[in-house]
Amino acid sequence: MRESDFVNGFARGLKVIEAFGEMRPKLTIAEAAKLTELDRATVRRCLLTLADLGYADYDGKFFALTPKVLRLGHAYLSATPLPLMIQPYLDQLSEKSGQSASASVLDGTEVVYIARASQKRVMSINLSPGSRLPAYCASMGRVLLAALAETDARRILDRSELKANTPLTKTDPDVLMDELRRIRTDGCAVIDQELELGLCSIAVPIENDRGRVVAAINIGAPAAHVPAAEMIGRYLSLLKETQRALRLVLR
Amino acid sequence: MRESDFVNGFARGLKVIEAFGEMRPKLTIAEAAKLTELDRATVRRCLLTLADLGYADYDGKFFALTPKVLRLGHAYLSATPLPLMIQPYLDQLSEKSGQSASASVLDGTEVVYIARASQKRVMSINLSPGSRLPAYCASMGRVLLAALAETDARRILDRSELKANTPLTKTDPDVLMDELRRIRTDGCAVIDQELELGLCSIAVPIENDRGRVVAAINIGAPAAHVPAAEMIGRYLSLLKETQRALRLVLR
DNA sequence: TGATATTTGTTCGTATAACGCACATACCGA
DNA sequence: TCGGTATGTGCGTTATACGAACAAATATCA
Repeated sequence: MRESDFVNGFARGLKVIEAFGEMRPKLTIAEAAKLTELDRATVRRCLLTLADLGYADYDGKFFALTPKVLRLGHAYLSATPLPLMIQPYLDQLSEKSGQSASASVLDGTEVVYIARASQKRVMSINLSPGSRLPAYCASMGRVLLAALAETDARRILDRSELKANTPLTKTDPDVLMDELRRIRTDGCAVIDQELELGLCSIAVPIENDRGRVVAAINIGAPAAHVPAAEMIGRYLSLLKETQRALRLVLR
Repeated sequence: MRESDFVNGFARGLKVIEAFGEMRPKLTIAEAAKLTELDRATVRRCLLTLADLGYADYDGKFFALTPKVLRLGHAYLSATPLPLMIQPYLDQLSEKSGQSASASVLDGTEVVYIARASQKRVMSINLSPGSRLPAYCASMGRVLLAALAETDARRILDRSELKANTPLTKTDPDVLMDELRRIRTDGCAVIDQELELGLCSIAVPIENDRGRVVAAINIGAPAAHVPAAEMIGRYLSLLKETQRALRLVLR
């Protein structure tokens, strides 16, 4: 692409939007400028533009995003049939298993939740469409990485910040690559408290009718209820069933 | 705001993103140009910028948004504590009522879902955070409109496309304004199949500790299971209970 | 089928608008 | 009162949007 086909003003503006989030509901111009590493004047123009378009509120000091920005993300969710197609299957899965079920796709080194059927519990996991988790230590992430060519998967692992969220987290790239090979053989990935202590999950890939992996689905359960060793026995057949059903309806 | 404080390139780019959605997963440059009413050359630069930043894919003909755009909407969801605070209460509400529970805020003439606890049913309603419904015919929309000054509410109704989704939909602005006054008195809004045949719902406003209405929550039920006349008797006390609990925790 | 419209994608020169620096002003806590 | 920090503004430089023109693909019709 020629450099002249790039609209800097647009790219900068998107960066400004992403500066929000992560418990940063309100930003001043200077704060946003620091976070985005853009010039204050530029950030100010972008924020005022957002405010003028109704994507942000401005009280003279702080800027805060408005619900209108959800339209941007929703443009993807509603434009992509995948989340809507998968949702009813997740609902079934959640009901039959009595646990939370989710679907996600890979975006860089992270998995992005595109649909979710959560279980009503006292302990509820705070994940919703749009939530992100590092791929290397999430069950769906492992499955999605395993679906890639070895070199591509390795490249993503090398780009990832492989930190040990718990004492059980696998952080050695070579160990992880071995794990991916095992997943390709078994057709499923099991995570035993690698992301968070007390949380286990099992995931399988979702293929469309041409056999291309388009997403992953998983079932998550508290380790106190379901030990990792039992995840396969309890849930794999349910997941495989859903996998087969979806392969027939996804084009 | 001075005109020079507006970044056209950014505003146009956002418009291009919003051109997707509504079952338009892939757009050509010309299609996007028509939808946005922008010059083809401008749209092309915006789309190439999106592709370059990873927000879109380009196969030489069609552009499609990638999951990365969810980060934009998620910036709002994760930056605003409201959805996360409300979620567990919705889960409880859904469990106790055996029906779907949702929370939303007003954005222009529409309500935007910010959290949801859906019931696993054969008939599942396809709404998720980011989904939008016209305010005038949704229970949460009525409640949120009722919380505004009369003139503001009226202005929004006048801007709304008041169409009859079903034979039961109220479309007369004056009738709707009367309804809003009734809602202010009763403290809740009941919708009897005004949005979709077979769907009833009841909503109450959610106030923070200073008494400002910051959102609305509702319970939706199939009319076949729960006639509209029974909605109040069955669910109002549950909703009021949640309303009281949230008023204490929302700042 | 071949010829002709019509639509779509791309390139290019130029008027114009955004950028970022520097300075001026306002705000806040010590 | 005085630094330190944040916001607002003017201006020269630089980059972008515009519109037209061209090329390529697609549709229309004899």
